[in-house]
Amino acid sequence: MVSSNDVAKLAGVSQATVSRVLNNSEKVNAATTKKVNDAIQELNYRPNAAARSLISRKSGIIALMCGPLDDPENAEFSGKTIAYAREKGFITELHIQDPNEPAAVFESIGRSQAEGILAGPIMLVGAGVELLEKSGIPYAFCGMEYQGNGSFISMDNRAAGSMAADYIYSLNHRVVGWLGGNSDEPRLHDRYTGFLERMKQQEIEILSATDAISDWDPILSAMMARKDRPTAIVAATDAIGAYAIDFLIAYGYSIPEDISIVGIGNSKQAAMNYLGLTSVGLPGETDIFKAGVDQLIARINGDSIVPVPKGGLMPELFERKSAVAI
Amino acid sequence: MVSSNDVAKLAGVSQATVSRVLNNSEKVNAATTKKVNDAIQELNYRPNAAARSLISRKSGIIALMCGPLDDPENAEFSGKTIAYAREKGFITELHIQDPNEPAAVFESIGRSQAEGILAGPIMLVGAGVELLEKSGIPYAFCGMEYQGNGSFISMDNRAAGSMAADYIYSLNHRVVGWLGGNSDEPRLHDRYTGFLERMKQQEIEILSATDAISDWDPILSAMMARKDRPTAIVAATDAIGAYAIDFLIAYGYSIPEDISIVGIGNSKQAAMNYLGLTSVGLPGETDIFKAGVDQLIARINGDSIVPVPKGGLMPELFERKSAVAI
DNA sequence: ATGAAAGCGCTAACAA
DNA sequence: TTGTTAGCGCTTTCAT
Repeated sequence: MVSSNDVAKLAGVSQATVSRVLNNSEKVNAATTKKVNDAIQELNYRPNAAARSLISRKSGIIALMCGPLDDPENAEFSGKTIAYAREKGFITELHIQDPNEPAAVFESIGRSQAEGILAGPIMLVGAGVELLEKSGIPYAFCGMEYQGNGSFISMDNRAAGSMAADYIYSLNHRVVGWLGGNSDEPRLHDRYTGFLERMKQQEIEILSATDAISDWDPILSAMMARKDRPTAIVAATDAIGAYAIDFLIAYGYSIPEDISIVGIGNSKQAAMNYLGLTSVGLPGETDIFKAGVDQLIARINGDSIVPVPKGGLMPELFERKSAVAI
Repeated sequence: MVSSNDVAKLAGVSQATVSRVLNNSEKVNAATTKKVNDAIQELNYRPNAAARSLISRKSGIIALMCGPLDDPENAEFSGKTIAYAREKGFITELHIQDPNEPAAVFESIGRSQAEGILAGPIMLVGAGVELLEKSGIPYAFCGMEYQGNGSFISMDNRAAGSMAADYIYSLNHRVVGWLGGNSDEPRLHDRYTGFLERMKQQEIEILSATDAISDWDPILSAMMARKDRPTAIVAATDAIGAYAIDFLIAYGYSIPEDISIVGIGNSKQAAMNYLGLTSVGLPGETDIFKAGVDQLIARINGDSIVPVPKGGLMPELFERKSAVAI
């Protein structure tokens, strides 16, 4: 490996001068600068990032924790977050949480050289948050309401659940299924809570499945096998909603003629005409990820904390074609 | 920041011993080990990753270059690659290429502390590959056939294009649109080449759009505005195909009654029943990403290069419901 | 404007 | 088994 020392020798200057040129700091003689740059060129020298961050205590890396990317909502969130972080000068390590082993992601993150950790849509499981805390690395939550030391910025997930419930009720559905809302994932749990609360008020019959599962087939089978099968299903995420539609079509149902489906999240996917998934969520242009990244960077820099909206952003209903009145 | 020196002092041992305990190498006295671990616990000490990698010349990080995650094919690829890399002991930095500024990703990657670079589905633009080469960091291509120093592992994209062409021809379509296939992205360019070659043989009228654009609306409008509008459209990726379907539905068309659509890639998305996109690609369980990661790790370790299948893996046709004969 | 030297936190000889 | 010491490649005083 070629070091700044090699460059210095070739350029006939001291190693410190090479460093100065690299950081184009201070006033270095133009002639010297040229000599050094020529040597850098010739040797194809690249500064060693590890040595730099050993001194500066800055790696230029943040870690993003996120659920599986086959959920378009997660993919969209990650993509936007990574792009925005890059704008802000950070490279992003992506740590994807395996739903079958949700604790693992918290462990690997401790070894990270990241300057900060952004906890996106993930399951908060076991000693996970404690590990985050103990890592000593600044962190922030984004997309869920976690009441800890990390800040958070989020949609009001509970309100979203309630709105889905109200909508389905207004469409005269009285036997309703619910999919998702695993209690380890605060975002989804809050959605379920809001939904349940409102439905209970109306004394609607609810068939809920809130387990942390990746395979919804048996759940959907069980729901649809009943004599009083649901006339509508509300899903904790659009991805689950889309999956339900996929499944139901395979089983011969027509959507929404045979059964109505409502998602939560208002992802891009939901808005596609071939899916047309009615969904409760924030308008597409809402930049939750920006607030998250800004918040995290503020924490990294030890700035006074940027205030976040209390209680989360209020979602809206986006009516498309997957749900109708009966 | 608490260092191994602080731990050593508290434990009443030398700093080297702390290091030994950390790497649970050599034989350290059980009693000493306990003292050290207690001190680590008490101070909540975490080893400094930068210092470690300064010595070991290993960061435990690989960089993955990939196209935008709102293409489900990219999201799927990234997710699987990251998971597999983690299995192999590597954390992944995700570098997403902005289609509007495709060169940027090659520059930022040079500064990376990554031990290796995996070039996934991206546009090879300008001096990009040269920069890769000059970075001195081992790299490998994955998902496209680039004939350089980096190895590659891929589907036979050219064959995929040809197969799509043959299929559409066998369905009696004689005015056919093509979407995508930007020449900067070898993967897509090869698909286009294969398609064009076969179509030209048949003297079919082709309306092609191969620009590097993110907005297909004007292209689709222009195609469908013609008096002899195409009866079928082949898309260079499933994501583009899905977008075309979305657009066409919005314009009042029924798929496949009014127009047939065929994608390439056979992504999970294509297989969803609500989309049902006929596509040419590898079976879903094909693990291209594994070969890519394995290849890269071999290069990192300087192992003798693992051989890759020549000419790429042969794709298959997955007939679903978006294309019919006329 | 430039060089010499200290040291970031750690690992890995080499001693003891 | 443990301590001492020498760097890894760089930034940053402090001299010159």
